[in-house]
Amino acid sequence: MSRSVSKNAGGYHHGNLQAALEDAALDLLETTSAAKISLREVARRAGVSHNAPYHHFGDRAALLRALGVRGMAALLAAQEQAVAGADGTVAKVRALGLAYVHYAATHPQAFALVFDPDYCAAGTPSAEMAPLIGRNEELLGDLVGELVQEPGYEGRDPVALSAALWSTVHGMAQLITLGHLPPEAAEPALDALVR
Amino acid sequence: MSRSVSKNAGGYHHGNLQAALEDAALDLLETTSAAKISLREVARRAGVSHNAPYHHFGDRAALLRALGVRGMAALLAAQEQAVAGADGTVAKVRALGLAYVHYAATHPQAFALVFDPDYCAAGTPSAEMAPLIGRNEELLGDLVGELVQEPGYEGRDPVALSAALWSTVHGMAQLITLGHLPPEAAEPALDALVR
DNA sequence: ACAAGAATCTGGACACCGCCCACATTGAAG
DNA sequence: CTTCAATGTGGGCGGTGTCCAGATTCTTGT
Repeated sequence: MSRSVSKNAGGYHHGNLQAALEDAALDLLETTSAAKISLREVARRAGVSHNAPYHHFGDRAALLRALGVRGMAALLAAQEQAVAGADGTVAKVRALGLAYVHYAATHPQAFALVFDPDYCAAGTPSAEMAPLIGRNEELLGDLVGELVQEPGYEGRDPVALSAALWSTVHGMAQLITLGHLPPEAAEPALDALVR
Repeated sequence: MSRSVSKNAGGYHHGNLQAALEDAALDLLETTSAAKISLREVARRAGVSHNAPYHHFGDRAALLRALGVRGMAALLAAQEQAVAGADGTVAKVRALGLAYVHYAATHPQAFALVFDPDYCAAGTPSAEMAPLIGRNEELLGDLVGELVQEPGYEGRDPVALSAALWSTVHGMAQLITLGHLPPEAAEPALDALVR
């Protein structure tokens, strides 16, 4: 199933090629790793010559980075939604972690792309990526700030706890998508940290 | 600096091309991600034609997988050495985790290759990789088995604890190599789990 | 309404890549 | 010493990313 944002009136000019290219690439990303996605194949899918993409993205990496921004936005949204739907600080933390892992498990290629040092996670984050990362750190930081005032967590260093939580959840996401951990291991493993 | 295993008498036949190719690729891996390493460049470095590698590796992925096996062996050895050098179960667990993170931080490309789903971490592990993974799981499993008998850890589910520890350590390794966490964050974050 | 210029798309080209082929050279086994 | 498998060579094919020149269309100022 292809996405619906793109439209092509059939003329010489596509009309919305930028979005169409991202959509086509996103479709490929559901079954193929970012490293194996070729610009020419994306162009073919969008029904356009192999050179058209260069008028919308500086190079192949730029297109992949744009997909990464979409992926990061979706990852952040999933966490925010999960947090909003949970009652109590501890429950919110658990919900955030499980949403993170669940997103990775259901969109493994997109998740990998967001943290791929060859594209999105190289050097300083892009202008669109940075605020998303900031909001995500804020979301977790605020939550942990509340957590260390809950009974059983008083006096814990919130910075270390944030790092530990992010690491655990990120590692679980990685190991589950690689098949090294079964998906059912996420919840009890998270409980070993937060319960 | 190039490695020393490879030798070339200058004749038509190289004499030890298999190792020389791995060495050349390993040198490249210190500065370049696995995805960007080309077989032709490796062959050039080894001073042979672009086709010689195919007599020793079925394809490009096979060479990368061989490097991955080397990397995994080094990662395992680092953990075993750290565990052997620590006194007490808790200290051993911490040492194992820090060694894991330290290996990733000092050999980021090799670490990434070991867990790259495009090469080493795809499908069922290779015949050479599987025993290394087994030994690593055994090392951690045994240690956690001891840990859950220590005061303060009685009654914890060792399986969940193993998964949590591996996840945390793996996530830290990943996030540190990506620059999302400073290397100094490893120790206090690990202490949030094991102390 | 229309000309001018900017934006967009096309095909061609180049260098590089992975991988296949046929052939050359060599070391080792009979 | 001959034969043969192992290992090396160069050539070639299809694919890729990216640059270039030129064609087409949208937009904007008058």
